[in-house]
Amino acid sequence: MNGENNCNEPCPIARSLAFAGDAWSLLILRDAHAGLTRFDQFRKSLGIAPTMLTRRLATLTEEGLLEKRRYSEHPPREEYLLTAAGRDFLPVLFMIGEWGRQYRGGGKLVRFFDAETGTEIKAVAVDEVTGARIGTRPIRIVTPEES
Amino acid sequence: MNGENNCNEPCPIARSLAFAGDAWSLLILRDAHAGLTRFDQFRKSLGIAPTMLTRRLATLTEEGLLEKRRYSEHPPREEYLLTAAGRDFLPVLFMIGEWGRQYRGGGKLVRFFDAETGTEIKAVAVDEVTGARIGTRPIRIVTPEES
DNA sequence: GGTGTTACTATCAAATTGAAACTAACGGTA
DNA sequence: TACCGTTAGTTTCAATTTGATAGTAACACC
Repeated sequence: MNGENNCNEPCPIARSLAFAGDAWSLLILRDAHAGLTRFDQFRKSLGIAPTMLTRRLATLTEEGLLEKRRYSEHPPREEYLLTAAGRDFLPVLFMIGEWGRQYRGGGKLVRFFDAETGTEIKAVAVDEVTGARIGTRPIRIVTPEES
Repeated sequence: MNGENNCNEPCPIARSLAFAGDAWSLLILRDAHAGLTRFDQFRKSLGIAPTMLTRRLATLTEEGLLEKRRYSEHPPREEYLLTAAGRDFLPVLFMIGEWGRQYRGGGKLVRFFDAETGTEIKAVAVDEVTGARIGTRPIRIVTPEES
């Protein structure tokens, strides 16, 4: 598509898609949330070609979702850690997962539990103001005037 | 990537990405939620090449997020409507939008309001069981045993 | 008969992706 | 010293996908 272009659009969804509109990036973020940090961990987990992985990690780093940290000077080795922006992407991943569970749910599935209560997590999106679930009420879309 | 392959993976995120792991599909779904139904509406809204649009609409239809409906016999004309699965994708779009608003939020942005209360919608993902916001508590991931 | 609308398909160059092999910089072992 | 293994990539190149442009089919309207 066109990453730079999207960032000037008024739609916040389009802006996010400048980098997240590709499956590899989302899977890398998923694995990063699962605790992976290193090149070869991602490569083995995803079965991704190293060229792709190099590029995706670079993009995610440039976009501020991951940060590179040197964990060894000799030999020089880097690992990739989630930034605050990267961590805040978790709700998106969970909602994507919920949809997948509901509509592509056959067979064995990974499951997520609240480590404190032990209950299985069921992610839902709500409007923080009204408390209503997203999609249960009519929405009014307001587009900014052209300047 | 590889759509078919992902559908056998145990991760519900990976399964969703079999079709949603591409920016055009998500933007088409966004526009469908905004009320667009016809080929040329999508084409003009997105500036997408017709070849791409044909393919993406076909995939989304096959995957069960859109359905084709004939709205004119002479000449034969089809429109694309959201299915239940397509409508249930709205929370994903909202969470993507929230992230974009937070981290790519400069300049003019489209805004969403609750049509009943008139308040601006702020989408957050919560665990329906505990009520806690996703990302605020430790998570335990349980992978199914290999069969 | 001519123009406009809608929903495409055809063609083809350019960009992206994926697979495989290779490299650099070490550390450990024999 | 020679050799192997690990990690984080790069190089190369074929195959696929994409994007832009033009064309088509089936009408409606004037």
